Amino acid sequence: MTQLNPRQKEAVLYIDGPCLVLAGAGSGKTSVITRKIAYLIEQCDIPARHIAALTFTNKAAREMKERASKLVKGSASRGLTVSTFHNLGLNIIRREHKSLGFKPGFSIFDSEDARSLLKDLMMKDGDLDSDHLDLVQHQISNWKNDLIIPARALSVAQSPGEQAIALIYQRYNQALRAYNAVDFDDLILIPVELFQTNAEVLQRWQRKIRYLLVDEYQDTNSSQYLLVQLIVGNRGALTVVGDDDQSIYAWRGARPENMSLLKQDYPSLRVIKLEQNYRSTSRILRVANHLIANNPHDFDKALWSEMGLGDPIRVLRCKNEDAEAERVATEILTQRLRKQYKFRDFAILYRGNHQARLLEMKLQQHQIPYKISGGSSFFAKTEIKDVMAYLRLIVNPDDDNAFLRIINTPRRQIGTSTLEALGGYASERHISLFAALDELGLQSRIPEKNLERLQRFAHWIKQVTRNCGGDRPVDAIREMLNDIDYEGWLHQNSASSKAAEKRMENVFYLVESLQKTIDKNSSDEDEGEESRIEDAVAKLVLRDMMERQEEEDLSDQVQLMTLHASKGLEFPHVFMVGMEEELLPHRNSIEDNNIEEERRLTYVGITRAQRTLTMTLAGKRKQFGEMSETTPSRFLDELPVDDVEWEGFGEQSPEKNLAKGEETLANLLNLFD
DNA sequence: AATCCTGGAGTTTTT
DNA sequence: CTCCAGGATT
Repeated sequence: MTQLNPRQKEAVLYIDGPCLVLAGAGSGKTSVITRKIAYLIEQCDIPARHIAALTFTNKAAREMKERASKLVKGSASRGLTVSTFHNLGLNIIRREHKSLGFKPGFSIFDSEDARSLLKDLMMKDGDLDSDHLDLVQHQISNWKNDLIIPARALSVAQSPGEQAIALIYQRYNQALRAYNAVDFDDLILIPVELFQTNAEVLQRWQRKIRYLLVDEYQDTNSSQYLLVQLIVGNRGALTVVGDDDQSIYAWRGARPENMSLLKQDYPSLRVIKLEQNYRSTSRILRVANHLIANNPHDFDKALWSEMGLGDPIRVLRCKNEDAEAERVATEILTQRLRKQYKFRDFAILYRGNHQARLLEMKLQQHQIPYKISGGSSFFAKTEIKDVMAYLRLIVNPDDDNAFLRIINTPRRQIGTSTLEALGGYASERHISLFAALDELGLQSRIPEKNLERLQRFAHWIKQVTRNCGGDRPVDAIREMLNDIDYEGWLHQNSASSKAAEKRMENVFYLVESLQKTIDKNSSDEDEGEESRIEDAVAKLVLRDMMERQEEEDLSDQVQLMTLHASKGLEFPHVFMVGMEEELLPHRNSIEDNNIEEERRLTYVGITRAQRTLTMTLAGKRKQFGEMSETTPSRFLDELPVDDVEWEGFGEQSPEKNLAKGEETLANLLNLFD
């Protein structure tokens, strides 16, 4: 698609003011962004280092950067910023860390670290029991995303409960400061606060970023939008691309209304719709349009394509979940044989990860190769968390969380009572655990033997840190892993030696990534002296620079993933399973009256399909131990009758019966059972 | 430190 | 039912 259509062209060429590109599914939005970047560099003479494009995932950023560099002649794209919001935030904090009061090498707490910190804080005074842990964490994150500082949270708290959470919020932020650490939300929030209070710094960044592009704009939260506004200022040098119908992350803070807000905040906003779809058949788009028409819209949009009418959408009702999974497996086998499709042409999409279990079983039984994406990530693995904790402690000795994670990994015979004494001493003096180890006052608190062990550890870590300051920091890390015989520790703590080897491989992979990141950073002339292990560790926490071998492209496997994970992808033949009330829409969304987002999720699933789409459901499903009747998803009722083939619903299509009046699909089905 | 027991929940997930 | 966390027990 080297030739842009008129709408796309308009979106690329319009640079006289803020621009909102309403990019429907499969309408070539990435082409628009990358072509616009090329246009800005080559035709508008804006140097690449003054252009920034923001995405939500590292993967998207990587792809976009690659595509943009290919479009731009020679090396003119050098210095271009294509990064995630969080990565940009990290860069800002790093560059401005002095005025923000952070020491270099500050830590980034992931959700798990944040959780364990909160747990500690809540234990100390039994205000709240640990049941509330998730609630508290969520609330604090919400506050941060909404730019509400602890003091404000305290003053607007509606109930004693909220008041208590606000207090924890306050202490949580103080603790982060003490640990020289920030959490993920801070990566956006802190730059925003900095820009709001420091005009000089803001101006510097505004001069740096002369044109800003934002991808998946409907997924921005309030603080992210504010960051965008601050950077853009009144210059209007902004292009955002998004699709309100594909907003499926409201539950984690996304504010799809940011799309409409844009129009208010920038009255001169130019809105450009991309409605031509280059992915799917007309049938599929008709079904998608018909379904999403049931949602209210600020911007109307109807997808169309020139890909031909295509096959009708099939909706298959199976006896139970087992039959459903079985049916999907046999469908894949027969279609592959009859039509010469590849396994990789098929995707099976579901609402919840647990739905993959049965499917996985059936695919195995039929010897169908498959790949499940999502699930436990590389960084959730204990060996990776362990090594990361070592890295973090080396880079930031005040990171108590990292300290506690590794102090006994491997065993150093340092018990809880010793650590409690150390912790007490440290918190009285408002210093970190590691810093406390240097103090003489400890002798009265901790038995000599234990203190000796602690100090031996501290001494050793300091040595490793010094070694890391040399030419070959990664060698120092390798040596450190040797010192502690981490491989031996893994063998002791793994089910089999095979598992241990696998885990050690992961560790080596991490170390290699560290090396790569350091190499890459020092070749990016931009950074200068500070491009050392500190930056590399921070980037790794953000999961940047982790190029997992994309074996999926090479091998012929059926793709299994959640509907959420499928956003942005496309497949020739798509199965959407579990099209039932309580599953899709999910039970909780029904309770919270969140049907619209579930509808969008369904819309996302439908628009993944290029050529055929098959929806399945089970008449009965085992849940929570007992078999129960299911109700077909209300979204099935919202599909256009003429484009759908029904199977397993009895003689008549369900719509005809529905049209009669009160009769629902549910009680109709009861007649046939 | 390892294991067992009990209770409660049971979506989606990136950074 | 099945999985987890957390606590108690050994």
